[in-house]
Amino acid sequence: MVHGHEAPRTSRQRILEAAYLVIERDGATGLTLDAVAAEAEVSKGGLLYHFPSKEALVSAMMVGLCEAFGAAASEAAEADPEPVGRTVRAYLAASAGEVGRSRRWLALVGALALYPELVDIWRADVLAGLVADEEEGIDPAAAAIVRLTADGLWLSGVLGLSEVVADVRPQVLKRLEEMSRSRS
Amino acid sequence: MVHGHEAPRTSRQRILEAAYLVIERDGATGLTLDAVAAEAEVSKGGLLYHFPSKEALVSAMMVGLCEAFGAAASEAAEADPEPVGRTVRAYLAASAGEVGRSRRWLALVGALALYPELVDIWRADVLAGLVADEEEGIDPAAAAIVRLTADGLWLSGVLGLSEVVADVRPQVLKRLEEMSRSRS
DNA sequence: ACTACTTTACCGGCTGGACGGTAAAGTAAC
DNA sequence: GTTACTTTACCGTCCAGCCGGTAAAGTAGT
Repeated sequence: MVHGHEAPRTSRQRILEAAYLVIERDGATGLTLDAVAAEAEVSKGGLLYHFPSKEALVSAMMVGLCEAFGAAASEAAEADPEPVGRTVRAYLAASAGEVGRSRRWLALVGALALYPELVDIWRADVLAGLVADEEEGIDPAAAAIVRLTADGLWLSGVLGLSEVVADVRPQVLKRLEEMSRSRS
Repeated sequence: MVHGHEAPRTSRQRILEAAYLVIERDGATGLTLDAVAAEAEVSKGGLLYHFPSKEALVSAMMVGLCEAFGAAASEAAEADPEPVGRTVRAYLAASAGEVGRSRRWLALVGALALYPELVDIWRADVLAGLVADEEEGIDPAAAAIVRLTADGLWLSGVLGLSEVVADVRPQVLKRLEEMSRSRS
């Protein structure tokens, strides 16, 4: 970490980043082992050394994105002084923020069609959020609506419908904020 | 058309139905021309006579689903005595109803990854809904939240996360109903 | 410090199967 | 005999995963 210290990126990291790049650029169907290997400047054999199958690669991508989302949410939660509904608001913030709007999701959802089991990674996170809500004593229905609306917003972004709802977006966000403060 | 009148289903219809069946059963990746042809008991050439490409087939599936959704929504709208927010409520009802929860969507979204342009079919419907809202004088933010939450609910179903939110579902629906009655 | 062996990391050609699509021939109704 | 529909047979491409090989970096016994 002294100066000049190039990222000592491992091959594995390089490959993962290349995979994100490829899927953003070429879509889910463009995500082939050859393409990723080329982008990462590794041979296909090398790629398969680090990720024994395509599914393993996609799984790692999924985990990576979920972690990034979780990190963004945690950050938002820590910065929030009000305990009630802190977790939902963090979820909302993360969804509305950079990670939530990343183009990476779009294609990755497409890739999910290939390996439906990978939704479980997601499911676990959703579950954890609901548990947190309950502990915070927030009105469960309100919390659910906030989360679901955030998901809907996310979806509209993924499907490229976000311009359609762009006008009301700020107001929606404000309303959800308010709802997140209602106790049960 | 006398009695006993089996569906005089055209080959085209048979093929479309077979396609839905296959995609429900085998997922987006299982939707191959061969599989659909086999299921419809037509030869592959026969299939391609009616749908000149796979994209044409998927497009027809998309249109069919959107029409079914639209029909369900229209029905709900007509049965609704209160004019304000009628369209949003219809949207909500359709989403929460049979068509909205159909497993067909699941895989079809996956197939969208193959032909991203097909989202436009969708987009048109979304736009039409927003226009209707405006004419009804409903609070736009409330309307948006209702719609987006419905989408979130739909998404949770598609991703198989619906059991997770099953408990709050009725309450959420009730709240949304209420919101749909707020004037602008 | 030299040798023998193992592990880690990586290369790249190959293959076998799947899949979208084509084309020509056949059938039957009108 | 022409139109509408259907079949059979085939082609070309793409791609995941496999596999034989290599080279450098440990590890350890002597």
